[in-house]
Parts: sequence; C-alpha cells; structure tokens
Amino acid sequence: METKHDRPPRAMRPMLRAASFGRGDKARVQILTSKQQTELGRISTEIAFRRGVTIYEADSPADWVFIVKEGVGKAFQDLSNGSQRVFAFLSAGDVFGLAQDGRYVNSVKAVTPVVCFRIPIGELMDVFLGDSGLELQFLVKMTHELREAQRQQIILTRHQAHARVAMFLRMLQRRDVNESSRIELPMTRQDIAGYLGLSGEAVSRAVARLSRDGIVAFRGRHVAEILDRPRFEQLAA
Amino acid sequence: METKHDRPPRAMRPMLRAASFGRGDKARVQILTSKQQTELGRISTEIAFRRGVTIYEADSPADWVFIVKEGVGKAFQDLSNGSQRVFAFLSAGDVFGLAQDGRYVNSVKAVTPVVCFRIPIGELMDVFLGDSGLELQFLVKMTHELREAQRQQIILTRHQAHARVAMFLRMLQRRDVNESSRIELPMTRQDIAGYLGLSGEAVSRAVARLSRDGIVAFRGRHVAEILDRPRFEQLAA
DNA sequence: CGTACCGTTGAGCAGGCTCAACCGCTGTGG
DNA sequence: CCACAGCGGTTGAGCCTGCTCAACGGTACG
Repeated sequence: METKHDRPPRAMRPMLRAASFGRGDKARVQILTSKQQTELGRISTEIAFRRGVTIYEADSPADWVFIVKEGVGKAFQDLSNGSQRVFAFLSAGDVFGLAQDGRYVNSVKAVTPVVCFRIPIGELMDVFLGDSGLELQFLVKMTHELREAQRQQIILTRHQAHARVAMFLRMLQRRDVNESSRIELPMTRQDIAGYLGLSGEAVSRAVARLSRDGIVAFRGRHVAEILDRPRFEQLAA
Repeated sequence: METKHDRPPRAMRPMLRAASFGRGDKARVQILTSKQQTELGRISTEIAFRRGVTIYEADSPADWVFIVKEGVGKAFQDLSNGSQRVFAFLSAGDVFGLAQDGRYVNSVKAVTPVVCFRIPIGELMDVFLGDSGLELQFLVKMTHELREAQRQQIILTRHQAHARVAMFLRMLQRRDVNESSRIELPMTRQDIAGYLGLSGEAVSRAVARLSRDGIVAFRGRHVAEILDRPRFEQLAA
C-alpha cells in the first residue's frame, strides 16, 4: 500500500456499488462521483474488524452507518428456534446500518476480516437534509420496503403452511391502522400462495386448518377474524 | 367525496407510509410533510385502474413512478415454471416503479380497483438532483438492495436444495467483477444454510450432488469451480 | 344463465428436516 | 510435542409435510 498522501487516495475512499435507475449499466458498479466520495470521506472514519467479531447487535442504538471497504460480513437475525436467518452477505460497496426507530434491525458479524467506513448517522442526515428533504423520505420508504422484504424472507423459510398464513394475516392486520380482529383479504388464494411460496392447495388446507383449530374464522373468502389471539400470535411469532 | 377545491384537498395528496429512521414511531405512518406533499402533487397526476388491469409489465420502459392512493395492487413476476412470485401487495402509501436500467423489474396488477398518483420519473429526478445528489445514490443503493432481497425470495421458494446452492454460487460469481468460473466462498456452510433457508445437512448434500454430477467442483471448502456451465446456468435460472 | 376460473378436498410421491454418528481441522493446555 | 476438546462438515435412517395430479363444487362476471 502506497498511502503517502494526507488525504486518502481515490481507492481509499467510500464506494457504493449498485445498478442504477437509468439506462446503461446493468452491472453492479460504483455510483458515487469523486466529489460525493470526498464528501462522504470527510465525515467517515475507517475501522477494522477481526474475523468473527460482532460489528453491531440487533436492537442496539443505531449511531453509525457503515460502508464496506473490504472483506465480507453477514447481516442476520437469531430466530426463536435457535437457527439463524442470514439476510445478506456484505462485501465492498455495500451499506449497512440504516436503522428503524433509532435501533439496528439486524446483527452484523465479520465473516472475514472486514474494513469499513463508519459514518455518524447524525452527520449523514445533516448532509441529506440539505434541501427539501423529499428525497430522504423516499430513502426512508425504500429502507422500509427492504425490511419488509427481509421479514418476508423469514416467512418463506417457515415450513408449516398454516404458520405462513398466520404471519400473512398478521401482516395485513398491522397494515391497517385499526388493528381489529377482522381482517380483509382482497386478493385471491392464488395470489396469497404466490406471495407465501406455497401451492394454492396448501393455502387452502392451511386456511381450513386454522379454521378447524378455532384460531381464525373465515367469513366468506375475503374476510378473516381472529378468534384465539394468543395462539394466533404464537403461530405468527 | 366533497372535492370542491381547484387544488386537491389534503386527503387527495400523495402519502408515503413507512417506519422512520429515527426514534419515535415504530408504526407505518405518513412520512411526508404538507409541503412535500404539495411538491409531489405538483408533478403528479391521478390515474385509476380497474380491477385486474395490468398497471405495467416487467421489462417495459420505466417512465413513471407510482404512489398508491387507494386500493390494492400486487407486484409480481411470472416464473419460468408457470407459477407467479408475488413480491408485495401494494396499498395506500406504497411506492412502486423505481426502475433498474430504465426498465421496470416487476409487473404490477390491480387486485382491487386502484387509484394512483403517477409521477414522471424525469421530473422526480429533477427534484432529487436539487443538491449534491449524494442522497440519490443512497436511494439507488437501497432500491438495489430491495431488488436483491426480491431475487432472494425467488431462491427461497425454489424447492430443490441443489438449485438453491447453484443460484447462490451464481450470485457470488456475479458479485465479483471478473466472472471467472472460480468462486470464493468465505462463509461457512452453516451461514450458507441460514441464507438459503436450508439445514446445514441439506447444503452439504446439495454440494455433494453438484460435485457428483460434474457441474461444480469444490477445491477445499471455500473455493468452487464451475465445470459444466450450461447445466449450471440452467439450474440457477 | 352460462362459462370460466377460483377454491376445496383426496391420494400418492418426493424431498427436506430431525436425530445421530463420525470425520477432520484448529487451537489450547499439559 | 502430543492429547484433547470443540466446532464445522459429512453421511445415514426415518419421518413429515408440502407438491403434483385429479376431480368436483362454488362464485363472479359477462
């Protein structure tokens, strides 16, 4: 390494790799301009982690955002059954640490030795809030969507069909403002099957089972009603 | 409905619903300020879709971004085996249509009658590009991540373990700039299992099978090499 | 009122999970 | 230097549940 400059050379500055919105690049490429790199570099510090080290734990206060410079990390959650759901392997140019409710949602560990750029979330937000802030709201929204997608990945790794359907119902319930026990399902069973990664028949049987077990009652095909909330929550947990 | 104003009343303006970064709200709430709503309203037009109508098709040119005002839609892809993977059910306050490479990645259909705010992508980008544009790159990145998560959902609904492992290997291969047939796997088999939603044993057996079938050779535990590219691509498709 | 498609139910099959034993590597302490 | 403990990985046996194929019933829409 020939780092003989006071300011880090180009290769030492943060990279963000992604496919862009516009026409042109389909590959995962660097999307920051040199100027943007400098701006990020100004507010970030480099930090190294040894292999196997926990970079942060889920639910801890989210004070920093990280960008991977080199090495590989994993973002994961420990599930109640003792297994571990890995959401992503993080490598050079990946961001992690964008939080929800001021806390990290995943844990992150170093799979190999990892070097990151660490950015105080407050300073990053200061940069973002420069103008109308509209864009920030879209960023928030996409981050939210990403978390939803991760939650859905958990659902998809659940094996029991009736548990998947219960999680699906709870998702719909949460989406409404009023969390009544009455849930509207405007979509078809096939749509649900496609969403849950099940066959249509499996959804049918799962619905029948929830009904038979007295956990959820179905008033027609598009309305569900939670009967046994404790068992429902346990299934959907 | 009492729409007697020239300018749409508050309830008629775009909403974005999400959980925010900061401390406070854990629920899915409106995140736009009144001013931001007005700004969006200025560049958007309302458009209604009848139930069952296709709002856009995957791979078609992405000229608009949509925000759901009311109703329910689904974002999906038709898979090669004839089934349909549903990535999300879209309801009030959801955004869709942020593209990759100038084209939509999913198809979207109206599950119920749907009303959307439709925003020309060019005008939205003009608003976003107001200042440094740094924030936009984060938006791009998170959108990219979301697509990755969706791709992973497809993997998770693949039943055959060796197909999942093949898709995983191809993902790692694509991540490297040089798409050589030699693939580094720094993570443990258990990490892979957690990522693919499989047991550790299933990963072992899948690896053994790929090896036995002459599709992939494993040089130690952390290096794979594609031997039969056609069959590999077919598996990972 | 008719015709699709959605939904339900049944029978049989297959692939992944669990439990369990064993191998091999690594790091540690006697 | 060697013995051992611990963990990751592999392999085997048996069970479980979701998929496939198939037939039938119901609903919604023209």
